[in-house]
Amino acid sequence: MQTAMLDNHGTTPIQFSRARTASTVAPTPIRTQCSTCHLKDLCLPCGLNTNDVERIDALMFGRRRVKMGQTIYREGDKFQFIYAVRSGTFKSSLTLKDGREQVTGFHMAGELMGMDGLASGNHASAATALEDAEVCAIPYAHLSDLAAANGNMQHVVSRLMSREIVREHSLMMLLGSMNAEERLAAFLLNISQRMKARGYSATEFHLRMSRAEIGSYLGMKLETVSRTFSMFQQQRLLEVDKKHIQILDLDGLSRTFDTRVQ
Amino acid sequence: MQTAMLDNHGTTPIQFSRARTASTVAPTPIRTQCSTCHLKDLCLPCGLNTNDVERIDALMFGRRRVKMGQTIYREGDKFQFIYAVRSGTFKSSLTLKDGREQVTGFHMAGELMGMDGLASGNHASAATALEDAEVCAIPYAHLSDLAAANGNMQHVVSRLMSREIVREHSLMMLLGSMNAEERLAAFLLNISQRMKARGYSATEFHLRMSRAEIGSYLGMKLETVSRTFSMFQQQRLLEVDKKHIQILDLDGLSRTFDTRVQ
DNA sequence: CGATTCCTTGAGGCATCTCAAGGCAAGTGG
DNA sequence: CCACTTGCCTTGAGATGCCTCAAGGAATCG
Repeated sequence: MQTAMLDNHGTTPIQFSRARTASTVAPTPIRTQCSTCHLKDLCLPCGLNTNDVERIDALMFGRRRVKMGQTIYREGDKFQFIYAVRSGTFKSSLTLKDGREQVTGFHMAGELMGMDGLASGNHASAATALEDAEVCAIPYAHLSDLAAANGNMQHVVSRLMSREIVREHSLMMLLGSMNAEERLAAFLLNISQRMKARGYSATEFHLRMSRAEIGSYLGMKLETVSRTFSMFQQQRLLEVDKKHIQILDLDGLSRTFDTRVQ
Repeated sequence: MQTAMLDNHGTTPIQFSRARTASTVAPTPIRTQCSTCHLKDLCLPCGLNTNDVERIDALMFGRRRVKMGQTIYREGDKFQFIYAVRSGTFKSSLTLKDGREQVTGFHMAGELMGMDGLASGNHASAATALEDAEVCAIPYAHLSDLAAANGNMQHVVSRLMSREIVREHSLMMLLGSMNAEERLAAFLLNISQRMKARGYSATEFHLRMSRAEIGSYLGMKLETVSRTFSMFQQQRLLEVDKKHIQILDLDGLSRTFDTRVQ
């Protein structure tokens, strides 16, 4: 109880702690170099100079292939790695007592996952591949050593974590003060931005997640997600064909929620 | 645009960026030592050994008095300090375009605030005192230097940030999948735990925030908060007198939302 | 081909919001 | 000391947005 209390001092509203089975995927011995990676401007090395990136290269990250539906870690798993998405899409989720899941995030190429595990030494969420994917497994202990020896490096890691905090702030705002329409618009515009940042079209893309997963993430039922998609289509804001989305009116979509968000 | 995109790569759903006026309070020249602080087991020094705490002492944090209603930083303010609450209670909030606020957290003695500013170099939220209060202003640059020289220290900082991420995960779950009753129960139990960790009664306390602020935090209207309080009172779970709360049945209150959260 | 999964759409219900009125406590000014 | 204002809370009544339940279509798979 005492330790639980100490663990909780950081303003955690609800406490999750529970052991689960070990990781589902075995590491494969492929090694990765950040310096030659095409994602280096989006991923961990972003903001580092050539010297620092070389230092990261020396860590020789393992790379793992992950099949669709597989998890790279689950709630309760020991925290050892931070994972960078090389290809594919992931979801982060928590499992509720009644078996339902709460999706807390989606992750695309160049994005990092697993930083929630640092707090207690165990992952607080699970990460599941929404399509066949590949990740770099960054051993946190090594990264930490590197950061200890290099202020620049440490700053990058801290900034990445802070970014995660800011991201969750905005999601909180979305869940706390927007209606279904605004939520879906915000979601689609966010995906759009991230696709664009990765060199894909900002107005036409394939969603990797199901209506139920979108709904869980946005705090609404899958039927409401579906209906809202249909509504946007009627308003000529979108063209929707199952998971294939075409944004017809980016500005119009923005206006849907612009009035709420500063 | 390019930099905005880079800034966004960390999966930020919605982008807030905007400059605001400078900080409202002037630093007073009182200096603080962690080693003699009664909050040291809850606050920044938690988990550090005597040596490390002495190193923190050498930073000589400034201390600031903050009057009720004053902010220590606002959205857009330059990020320079992390703040530790010495006494009093704070809220963190974002401001929506239409002027309404979204409360993203409450902070009690020993808790840290302001880590969201690291991501972009500017604070993404505002911190407002809910009663007369006192904070320690921890210069992030100095802390960062210290961490660079000391792996132990760095780990503590990272863990604090991770904790913030986990905290927001649970709040997200709350907002995404609980009803009014469950939300308020979870909120009260969390306050209860935090009061207890600070040596106060876990079953009787004074709320520093208004119904509207609770509502904003929990994603419901103030009237619904009020009605739910009344309901809990009728069920003999609580005794409510304005902001004075007495929990009559802790277990019963837990059962209200236990079925949902694993 | 049936089984399965995912999506769409409709109809009705309910939880929460909105709007409105009133109470209480603290502060202010005459 | 009292009248008045102000802020905050409570409660009611009606409206509504989203959920629940249900049925059916389309795509995928063994």
